[in-house]
Amino acid sequence: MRPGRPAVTSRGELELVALELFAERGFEATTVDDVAEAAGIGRRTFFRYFRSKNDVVWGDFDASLEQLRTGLAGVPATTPLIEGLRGAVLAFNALPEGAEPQHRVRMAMVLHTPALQAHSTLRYAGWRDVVAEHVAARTGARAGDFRPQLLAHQVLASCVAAYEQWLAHPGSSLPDLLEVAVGTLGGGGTAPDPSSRERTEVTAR
Amino acid sequence: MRPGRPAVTSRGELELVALELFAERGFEATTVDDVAEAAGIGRRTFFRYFRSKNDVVWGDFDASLEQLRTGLAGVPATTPLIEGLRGAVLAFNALPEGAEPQHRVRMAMVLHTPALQAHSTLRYAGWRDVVAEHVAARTGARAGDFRPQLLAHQVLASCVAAYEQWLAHPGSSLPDLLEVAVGTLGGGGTAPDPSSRERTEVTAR
DNA sequence: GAAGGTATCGGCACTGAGTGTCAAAAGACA
DNA sequence: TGTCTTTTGACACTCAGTGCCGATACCTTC
Repeated sequence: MRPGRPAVTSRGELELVALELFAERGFEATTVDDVAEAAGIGRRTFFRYFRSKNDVVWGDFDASLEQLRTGLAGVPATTPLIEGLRGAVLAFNALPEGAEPQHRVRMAMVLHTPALQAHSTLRYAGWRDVVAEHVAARTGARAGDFRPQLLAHQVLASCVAAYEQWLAHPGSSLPDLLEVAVGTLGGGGTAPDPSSRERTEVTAR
Repeated sequence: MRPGRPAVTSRGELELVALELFAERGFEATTVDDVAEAAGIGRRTFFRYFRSKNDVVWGDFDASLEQLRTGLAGVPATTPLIEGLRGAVLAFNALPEGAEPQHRVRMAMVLHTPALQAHSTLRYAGWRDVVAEHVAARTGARAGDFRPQLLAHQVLASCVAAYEQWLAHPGSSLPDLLEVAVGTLGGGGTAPDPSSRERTEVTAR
C-alpha cells in the first residue's frame, strides 16, 4: 500500500453524500459544513477533494472531456465535419441504461441554479477547447482561429439549448434534441475568415 | 425636490470609480471596501447601488436590452429572420465614435476574469430571452419552444465568439466579426421540431 | 518492536462577498 | 419647530474559500 495516512473517504463517495443533500435541501440551502458533517469529515478536508462547492456537481468532468477528445479523434477523416461533431456529441451525452433519471436531476440542478449556471461557463470552456482543437485539426486551422472557436461556441450553445428543452419536457429524447440542434449548424463553412485578414493579406495575396 | 435624504452619489458615478480601480489593480484584487472607500461611501451603501461586485461591470444592461428589443421590433416583416437578427446584433453592438478603447477594456475584463465570465452567463439569459421572443413572434412559435431557444443560444454564442476574436486581435473589426459569425447560422430553419412531437402528434396528425 | 518517513486530516484563524437590522442623517413640507 | 420621507452607514452575521500547522495513521526500515 502507499505510505502515509490513508484517505478517509473518496471523491466519488463524497460526491454521493453531497448530491443527496443537494437534492434534499437544495444546492444553495446546503452549506459546505453540512456536507462535511454528513460525510464525517472536516470542512477543510472537503476543499481538498473539491476546489469549490460548485465543482461537486460536475463529477470528474475532465475524464469525460478526455472521452470526448478520443471520440473526436476516432472520427474518420472522410466524415463531414458537422456529422462527426454530431456523432461525438451524441456519444458524449449517451447515458447508460437507467441513468437518465439521475442525469435529469443533476442537469436540472446545474441549469436551474444560478450559481451553478454561472459556474458551468468555466467548465464549458474546456469542452469548447476540445471541439475547437478537433475542428482546427480537420480544417487546417489553429485552435484559436475564428472558425474553430466560432463553431465550438455554436455546438456548445446547441447542446445547452437541447438540454434545456430536454429538461423542460419530461417525455423528450435527449439524443433527438441534440441531433437536431447540432444538425442546424454548418452554414458558411467555406466563407472567408475575416479574423485572419492581416495574415491572409500577407501570405495569400 | 423629492423628500428624504438625498443620495450621496449615483450609480453611474460609482461605476466610474469602480471601473477605474478595477482597471488599475485588477478586478479580483479590488475589494468592495476599496471601491466604497474610493467613492467615499459606506460598504453597505455600495450594495444598494449594485447587487454584486460583478454587476458593476455591466452598467445598465437592462436598458441596452430594451434597445435590442425595440431594434428587433423595428425589423420589417419581410426581412429574412437571420438577416434581421444580424442587423439588430450589429446595431446593439455598435459603438459611438471613440468609445472602442473603453469597450475593449471592459469586455476584456468580462471575458478574461473567471468570476465575471461566469457571472455573464446570468446576464446572457436576459439577452437570449429577447432574441427568442422575437424569433417566436416571427415564426409563430412560443418563446420557450425549441427553435427560438436554440437560435437564441446560437446567436449569442456567435456573438461571444466574435467578441473573443475581436479582443484577441487588436486590429480587427467587431462589426465584421459579428456579421460573419451570425451569418453562418440559419441552417435547418424548416426542419421539424422534435421537442413538440407530443403536441404535433395530437394536433397535427 | 521501535524509529523514521510520508501522506492525509482537521482545527484555527483569516479574507472577502453579501445580507438583515436599525438608528442616525438630511432634506421637504406644514 | 416638528413631522414625514428617504438614504445612509455602522454592526453583526453567514458562508465560501485559503494558509498554516500540528496531529494522525499507515508505511518501510532497522
